[in-house]
Amino acid sequence: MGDPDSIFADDVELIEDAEVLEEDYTPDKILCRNDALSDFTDVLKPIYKGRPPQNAFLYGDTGVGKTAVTKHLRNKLVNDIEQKNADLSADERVTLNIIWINCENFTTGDHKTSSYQVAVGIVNRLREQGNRITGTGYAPQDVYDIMYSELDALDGTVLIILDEVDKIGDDDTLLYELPRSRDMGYLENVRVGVIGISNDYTFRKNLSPKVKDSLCETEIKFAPYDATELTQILMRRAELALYDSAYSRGIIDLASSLAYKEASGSARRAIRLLRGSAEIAEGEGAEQIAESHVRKADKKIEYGNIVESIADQDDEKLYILKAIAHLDLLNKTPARTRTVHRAYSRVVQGYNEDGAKDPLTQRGMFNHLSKLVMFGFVNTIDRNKGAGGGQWNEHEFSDDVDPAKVKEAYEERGLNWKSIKTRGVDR
DNA sequence: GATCCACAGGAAATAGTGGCTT
DNA sequence: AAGCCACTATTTCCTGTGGATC
Repeated sequence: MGDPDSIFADDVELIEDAEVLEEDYTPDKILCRNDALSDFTDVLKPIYKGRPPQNAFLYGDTGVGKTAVTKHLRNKLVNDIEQKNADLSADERVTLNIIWINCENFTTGDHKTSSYQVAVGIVNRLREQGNRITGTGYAPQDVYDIMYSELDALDGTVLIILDEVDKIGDDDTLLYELPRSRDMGYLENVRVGVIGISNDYTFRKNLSPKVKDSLCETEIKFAPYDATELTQILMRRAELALYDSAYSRGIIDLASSLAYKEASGSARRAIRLLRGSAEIAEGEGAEQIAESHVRKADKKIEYGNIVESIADQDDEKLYILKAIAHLDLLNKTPARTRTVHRAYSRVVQGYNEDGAKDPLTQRGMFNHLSKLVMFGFVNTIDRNKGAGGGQWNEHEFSDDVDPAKVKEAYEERGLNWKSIKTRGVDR
């Protein structure tokens, strides 16, 4: 197979069609989501018939098919309308515009997305390149006005899909306005339907009643997949993506049950696991994926997830983690808060030699440290030696975290891993 | 059972930020 | 540009805590 001298070529190839295992692959057949599919179809049906669209709110944990189902039905809907239009005269045709916005992409800095930013996003989606508007500088009402005039320039039905709507934050102006824009007289020519997708259950609760009324006209709930369903999904993907000889029922079952247990029924995780297993097996030159490959892939994914969630933390917390990593390597953990604070101060000074930023006080650092404990990165142990020593906390990495992972997280964030001076840290 | 250590962690004060209005 | 308001991050201050020790 291929050039024997190549360092990239594997001896065997198990993956026949890698695309099927990609994150954004949309299966042509959605499995195990019949309830959601039929509910959702009912929501979209009016569009097909050229009637006013409905609004809907989809919610469920990550990796349980919200986006997949939506994409699938979107494609179907567009296709079916094309078919239908072919048989109709020009004035009977149904026009449908779909705007898919992932609200997460409109975060300014590390701040939340706002209704405002999403409105800007909608405008820019409709405008040609070069005619885009900037994300700042307009009065909010102006932006909404621009948005409405752009929308109204379209024809027929506009379906606005807001993926990850929870990222929009507390300001739900847009969610309030869009669904009722026509009633309020902002739009003349088009009918707007809004589909909100969210994996944050609390988001729905916190919406103002007005928004809940209109946006959550129909709610479609996505439950986590159970192990059997995951098996079905994986079997299907494996059939499409892998050579027949590359996998067995056993490893599919294993992958399903691992994903079910550790990722609370996320198909995304299960598929990622299958793909990882195949890649590891290929790398080892195995003819078939074995249990050990699946377990290795699982470890690797878990590892990657932890590194990623460490890298997501803000600077202060990363400094603290580095400080603990340092103490850990010196076998000085668990360490009391003041020890951690000294190490932390040195870390901060190391990264801000120009004095651009002073370390936080112990009290200030302690707040971040508590968050790290809450997130499960750090364990805190209570100590109390009474009158002979008093009461204090000691901190160490939890089982999930170790210095190597923190270091990797630093690399992922593009921070270099400076060594810190030992002097004075240990007393 | 009173004492007392050494800190945890609550509360208020303060500084800093960003958007909006005038 | 300046003032205002809301909100967040951090510091300062201080009281409360639990159990070993006497």
